[in-house]
Amino acid sequence: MNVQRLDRAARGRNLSAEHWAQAALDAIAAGGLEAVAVEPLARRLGVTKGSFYWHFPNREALVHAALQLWEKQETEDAVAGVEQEPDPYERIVKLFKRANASYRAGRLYLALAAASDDPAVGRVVRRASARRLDYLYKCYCALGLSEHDARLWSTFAYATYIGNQQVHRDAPDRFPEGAEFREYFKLMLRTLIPRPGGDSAPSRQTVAAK
Amino acid sequence: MNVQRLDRAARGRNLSAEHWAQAALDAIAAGGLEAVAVEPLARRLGVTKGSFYWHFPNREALVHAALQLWEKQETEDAVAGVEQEPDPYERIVKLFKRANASYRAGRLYLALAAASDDPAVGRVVRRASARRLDYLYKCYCALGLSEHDARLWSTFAYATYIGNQQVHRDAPDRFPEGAEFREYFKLMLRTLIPRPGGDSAPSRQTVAAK
DNA sequence: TTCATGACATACGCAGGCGTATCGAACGCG
DNA sequence: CGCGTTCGATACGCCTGCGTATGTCATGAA
Repeated sequence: MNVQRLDRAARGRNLSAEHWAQAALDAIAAGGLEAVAVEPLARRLGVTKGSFYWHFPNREALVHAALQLWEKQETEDAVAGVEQEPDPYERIVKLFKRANASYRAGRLYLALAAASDDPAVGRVVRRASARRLDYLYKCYCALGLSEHDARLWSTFAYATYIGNQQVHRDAPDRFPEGAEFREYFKLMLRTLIPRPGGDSAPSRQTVAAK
Repeated sequence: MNVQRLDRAARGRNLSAEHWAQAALDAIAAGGLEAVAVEPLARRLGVTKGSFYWHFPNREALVHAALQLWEKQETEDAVAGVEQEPDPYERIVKLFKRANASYRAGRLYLALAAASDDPAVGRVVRRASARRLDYLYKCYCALGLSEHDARLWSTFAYATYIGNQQVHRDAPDRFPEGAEFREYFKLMLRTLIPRPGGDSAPSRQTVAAK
């Protein structure tokens, strides 16, 4: 519902720089940074390089634009529907929900992160990671944790958050689905969010076998 | 102790196929699968393509050899020093320790996983992930969890395990170090390994086996 | 010594991607 | 209507990597 297919001749008759940037993001999600190649992208958009080099001075500029677009979209829908949630517990829950909602977004992040040897990409990935971590950190602080504990727990939660996307991609058949996923999800929430009133050790209630 | 620098003229005077495979793994760890390119690798090894095409029919064969080598090394040092540990709790602890021990191994996995669009790579990555997950799953079963709970907890733990490597790479400055890391580590263990007894009590060997 | 083979080096053709240069068509407007 | 700006097509040269074909040189068996 978000990513409109902006193929050739979609918007009026001419492409804009943002069309190219969006296509670049699609390419990254599908094939990594190396897939951001001018001529293949042009073919995919139904135009030729001539068009590209009118909008951008070179490939690097496209990558740059794509990264900017990504960062914008990232922060936009990170804020959307979370910022106005007053309860810090629910805020974290929503963040986790969002994390597992969009498979594509996860792939995109992973692909970008994999390309963070590229200095430009690395900077953006580090910035984005830092922002997410900081936000989570604040949520944990708001839960009543000390700064120190909040730092540990937020890092922990974020690692799990990222790791889930990774596992989902690398071992899709092993990743829980449907009802089991919902249970898995609840387990994570129970475990990763020390609720006000409890301490750092979550309750342990392992139910009996099937 | 394992990866010897096998640059040119290291082993006697001639290279072997395994030299090439090891160099390919290094290249993957450093620059992703795309970095496995014949001519650059040859330069790095101080030879020319002529050598390469004597040992391998084509690039794909090199990638294949590298993947095999990786899988071998993976399973070898996964088994090493863990298999003979009788206490399942300690087994999991050791797995986690190992995970955070070798930064290079983590990078290698992440780089391979990022390239799992390539069918050959994908197969290997999925196999490796599945093996690790299954092993963790068995450890959790040995802890006394039901099969169902063991599945949830092992997936959870593995996601965190992978996620840590990712965070360590993508937000190195935010990842805990030194004393803080040791605390972080203990928090993860405490949280991710439901122990049958209390918390601070030493080991409680529930199951012998093995 | 001869010579076959192992382990390379050298030289080539080819494909694909980058970037440039030039050309053309559709407006927008005065 | 004329004309510049916008947007894109075509055609070119360059580089890098793949793969092949062939040359070369040391060495160990005959």
